[in-house]
Amino acid sequence: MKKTSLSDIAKHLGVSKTLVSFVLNGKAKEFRISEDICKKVVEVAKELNYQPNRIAQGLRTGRTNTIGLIIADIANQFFGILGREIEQEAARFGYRVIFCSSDENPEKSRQQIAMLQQSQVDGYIISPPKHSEDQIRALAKGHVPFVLIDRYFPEIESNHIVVDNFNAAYNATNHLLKLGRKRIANITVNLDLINMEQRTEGYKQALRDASVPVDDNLVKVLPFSHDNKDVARAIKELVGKNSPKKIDAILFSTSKLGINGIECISSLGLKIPDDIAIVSFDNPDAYKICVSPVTVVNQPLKEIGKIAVQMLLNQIKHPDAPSKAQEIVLKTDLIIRKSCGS
Amino acid sequence: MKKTSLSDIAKHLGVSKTLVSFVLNGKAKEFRISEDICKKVVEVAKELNYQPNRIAQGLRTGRTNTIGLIIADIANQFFGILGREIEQEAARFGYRVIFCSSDENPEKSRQQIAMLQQSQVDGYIISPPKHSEDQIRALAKGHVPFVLIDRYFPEIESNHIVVDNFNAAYNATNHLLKLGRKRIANITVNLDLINMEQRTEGYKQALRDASVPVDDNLVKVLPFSHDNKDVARAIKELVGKNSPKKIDAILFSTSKLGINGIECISSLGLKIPDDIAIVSFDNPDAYKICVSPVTVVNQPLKEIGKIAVQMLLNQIKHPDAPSKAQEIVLKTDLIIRKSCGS
DNA sequence: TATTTTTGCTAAAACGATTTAGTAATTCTA
DNA sequence: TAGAATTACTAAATCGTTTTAGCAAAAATA
Repeated sequence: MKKTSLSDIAKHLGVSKTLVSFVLNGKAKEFRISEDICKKVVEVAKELNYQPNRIAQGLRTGRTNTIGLIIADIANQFFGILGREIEQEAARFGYRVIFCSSDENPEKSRQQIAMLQQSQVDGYIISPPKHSEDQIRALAKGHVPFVLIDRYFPEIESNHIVVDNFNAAYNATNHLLKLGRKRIANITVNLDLINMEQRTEGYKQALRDASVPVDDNLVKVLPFSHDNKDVARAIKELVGKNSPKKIDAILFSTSKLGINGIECISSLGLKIPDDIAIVSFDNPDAYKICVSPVTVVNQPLKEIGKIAVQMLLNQIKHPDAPSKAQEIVLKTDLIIRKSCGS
Repeated sequence: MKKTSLSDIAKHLGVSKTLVSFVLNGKAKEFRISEDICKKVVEVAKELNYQPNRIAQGLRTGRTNTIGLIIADIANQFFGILGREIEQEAARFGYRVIFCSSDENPEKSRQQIAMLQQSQVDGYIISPPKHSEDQIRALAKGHVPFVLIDRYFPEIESNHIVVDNFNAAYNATNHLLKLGRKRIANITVNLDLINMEQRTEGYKQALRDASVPVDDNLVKVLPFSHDNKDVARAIKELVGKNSPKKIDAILFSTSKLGINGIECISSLGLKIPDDIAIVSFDNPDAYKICVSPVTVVNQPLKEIGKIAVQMLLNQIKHPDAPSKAQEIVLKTDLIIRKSCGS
């Protein structure tokens, strides 16, 4: 069962494939094709179950209606929800999306960008890992449409859409302070990325503004590929009996950290929020049903995904628009549950 | 900055593009291209940063090195992990993957298959929603390479890879019985899909084998797009004070149900496992840190993903192999945590 | 030395669409 | 009624590859 092509329809009717192409692309009036031929073409196309070959189309037009998405890990619920939103919004406009998980590894992301480039994607949505500056710069230089999400590089002009991480962390920390917590730790991840940096900055500023001394020993920076044990070690250091720096609250900068952290805290026999109050970035299901449901910094993932696609398609549609880079910063909201007491 | 093509390299060296193509595809020896020309071609290709146009390649060869993935929802951690594994394994063999979330909606899945077909994907990995039998049959009839995962249609011969849902549910239920639970409910989802059916069958068989009467009132079947409220209603019916059918355990057939269910049970002031024991299919993060960590039926997602890709690529590589359909059934394991007491 | 074989390469068709430039036949205008 | 304009269409080039068929020169064989 060979697939039907334009020529098949053309032969079937004894007309040229030019005509068939015109009709099926809605250019019948523009090229004044007669009504009845039009109808016949449409009929035969249906009859033969014609499906346009997007590959051929892409070769000829240079546009594939495909976008490339590079995120850290689609198995992480944060990126899962984001990816879902992007897929959905893209589909609304007739775009497909190729998913790539970079694991925050710049070498992987380099290969993925190359692969996507070869696939002639029309544009990219990227959550760039650290040390991928040159890759992003290359895209910018090549005038390739792209949008960064979740983070960006301040030194590179780019379209991006992020949340106000500084204020998010500031408010979260403030929430803890208002509830009387004084020894607040921050467990974060060593991404050298602006978003993580800003979270820790916001945390510190909140402490300063409340005249609580900032103690760098209370900021634990883990490597990106951390597991249970790394988190457990950090927490033990923070709560160790012989530790002079005993803490009463933790701000987790990611939910991966938080989930591992809570597991560890429970296994140490500590109670949330009585012994330790918790606030975390991101809002996975886990936090809703956990021992003490977790107060979180919730990010507007739906919006991020939607806007990212729209910004990208806009660039694709208008390749040589004046184009001052758009930098969109969205607000987060603090969802208060039980993990901080009251 | 125009992209470099084969012809550019050819012109640069004053040779034919045929030659360049041969060299860059490793067919130099086969077509006895001289050593030094070979070297020069490779050099110039690097110098001009040649990136093969996979679209043109795909048009000519009929193979795009792309696979289409249709799952229920990439934001669901179950499919997130599965998708990740599939992406990774596909990449190992030079394949990209286009992700589609069907929401268990056959109309969506129909459109997605059409879209993927137009994109000339080399094969499909599909978790087919109910009422998509005709779509799958069409693929089979067209000799299109595809593999079904998570479910299949018994009446359609297909390559598929699933878990032994019957035994998984049987063992899970048995676990509850052994711990002395007698009034065990099953909350499941109305997918009319074999996997869900088999779970409920396994549950019933375990009861029968233990001489515990099967009470159909204890099986709650929810619509696919259920939310908190639907689950809450089901649970209230099961535990209502005036209910003669008061229960002491629940087997959740999906984690989406389970997460909502646990939220509801907690809000009713019931204790897990004292009042109600819980076992659930799937193993999301949420279950690890929840009030009472949940005993689960864990599926070998890594294996499912890997095997699915390998089976698919095998079909793609050998389009006219004798091909008796392969039906792979994997074992699950029961991870025992605290939600059933001891 | 004449023929065959090998070596090293190229021309051109093909994949399936889009799009430009054109052409006959008809209708309109002056 | 001659020329212009309109109508309804088509031929052919093109996108960037792959691949088949073939060709000239050199080397090997008889």
